Amino acid sequence: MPSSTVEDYIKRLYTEQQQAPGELVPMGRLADAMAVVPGTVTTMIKALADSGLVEYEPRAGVRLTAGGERLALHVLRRHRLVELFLVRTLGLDWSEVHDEAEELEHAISEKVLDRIDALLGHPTVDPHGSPIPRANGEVAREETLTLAASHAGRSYRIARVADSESQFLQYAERHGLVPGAQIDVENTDEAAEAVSVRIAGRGQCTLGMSAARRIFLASV
Amino acid sequence: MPSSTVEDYIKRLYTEQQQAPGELVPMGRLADAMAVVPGTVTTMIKALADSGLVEYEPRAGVRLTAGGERLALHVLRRHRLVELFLVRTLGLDWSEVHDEAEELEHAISEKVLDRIDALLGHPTVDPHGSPIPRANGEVAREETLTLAASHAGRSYRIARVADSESQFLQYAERHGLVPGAQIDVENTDEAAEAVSVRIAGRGQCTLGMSAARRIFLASV
DNA sequence: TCTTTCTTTTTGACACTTCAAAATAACGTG
DNA sequence: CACGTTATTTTGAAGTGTCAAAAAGAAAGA
Ligand SMILES: [Mn+2]
Ligand SMILES: [Mn+2]
Ligand SMILES: [Mn+2]
Ligand SMILES: [Mn+2]
Repeated sequence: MPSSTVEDYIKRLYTEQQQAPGELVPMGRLADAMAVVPGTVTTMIKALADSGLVEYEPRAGVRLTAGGERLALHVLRRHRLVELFLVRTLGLDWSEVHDEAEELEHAISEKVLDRIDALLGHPTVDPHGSPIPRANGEVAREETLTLAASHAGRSYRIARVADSESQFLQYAERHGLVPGAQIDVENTDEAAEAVSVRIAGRGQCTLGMSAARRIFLASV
Repeated sequence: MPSSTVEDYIKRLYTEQQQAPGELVPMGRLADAMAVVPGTVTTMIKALADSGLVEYEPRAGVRLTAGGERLALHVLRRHRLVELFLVRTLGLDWSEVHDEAEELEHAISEKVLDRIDALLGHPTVDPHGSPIPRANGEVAREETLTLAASHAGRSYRIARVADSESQFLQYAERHGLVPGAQIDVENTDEAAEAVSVRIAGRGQCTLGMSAARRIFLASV
């Protein structure tokens, strides 16, 4: 069975790959994402290539094989179901469940996972709006763009909020920047690196670009 | 933070120590209990002694320090609360929760543990009848003897059933050999290595001595 | 007491995951 | 195209947890 370290590398590779579909993920990017030095990634990726989870092209980058993608989706399913379980059943805040799930995702058996899935009524999205992969590996894909790349004057629905910054999630919740919320982008100020939005039924607020990159929007 | 390996050694040391209170646990016994070779235990125990969790007397054995016992009780609390949670909230069978808890006990944060504790109404015993240590380290202790050491003709209450043999737990449940059950010991046949019991409201059954050692009885 | 047996410790090795620092390859700019 | 910059790989080392096999110590019999 894959170690939790391997599961985390594979999962991260999957999400990095989503950012630029089809392309190889450069080693340095994965190193940043995993918070290790580049040499560590080289070592790890060679091992993952030997076990058939990734295709490695030296000095170019790495991508998941079909088997690697299957594993990534299984881990992601565990992670996201656990997050939703922690919010719904144990009443934790959406800002604190990511770190918990990062550990629990490696300790949960298939049996327990199935029970959680049933208890929650076979949910399709986690508390941050990310789709929960099905047991058979299917995932709902939705066209999204980040708030940072949105167009002033248009309306959107918040599809998903990046889940790894606890502080930001607390801020987002206070302002109603949650999945499902309708927003109007009032103006994006390139020079000031800021975006102003009006949130339906709530107030108005202005975010810096780096925060705006954490909010993912779908049309209408 | 202690690794899960360390937590398992400390927990095991605690339960071995309960078997013969006050005495040192010999290295070989711990090696058997942890299913590793004796040399591995020597190495590990030296490291644990360096970190102040155990007192090690070379060629004599090992015992927990106060700090080690505190850690053991914390791990045991996590283990047993998780077991009860899996049975009560997720509906798993008592015969399958031990192995699950053996992993989950290392992945659960204090916060999640507290929520589980509250959800279950601050329970005091796990599904197998073992006491759940309180967060402050208190544990209910009860005088018990094993069914193997019981006296023919007397009546007892089942206090606890050893939880690590799934097969046996399924058998025990089928026959009503569960914590709280009243039993009469009909006769213990030394030669045949067998004990016959009558279970209140259920039938009668005969167990071999090694099985009888897995059932713990309290008076009346 | 001497010898055999059992337990424990030591030694050397390996798998895994990581880092720091040096070496190398590729890239882009002039 | 040469040069400097940046990305990647290599090398050597460390920490953790494990095993196999040899060595040492303690216990038990003869
Ligand atoms: Mn998450
Ligand atoms: Mn993780
Ligand atoms: Mn148990
Ligand atoms: Mn464990």
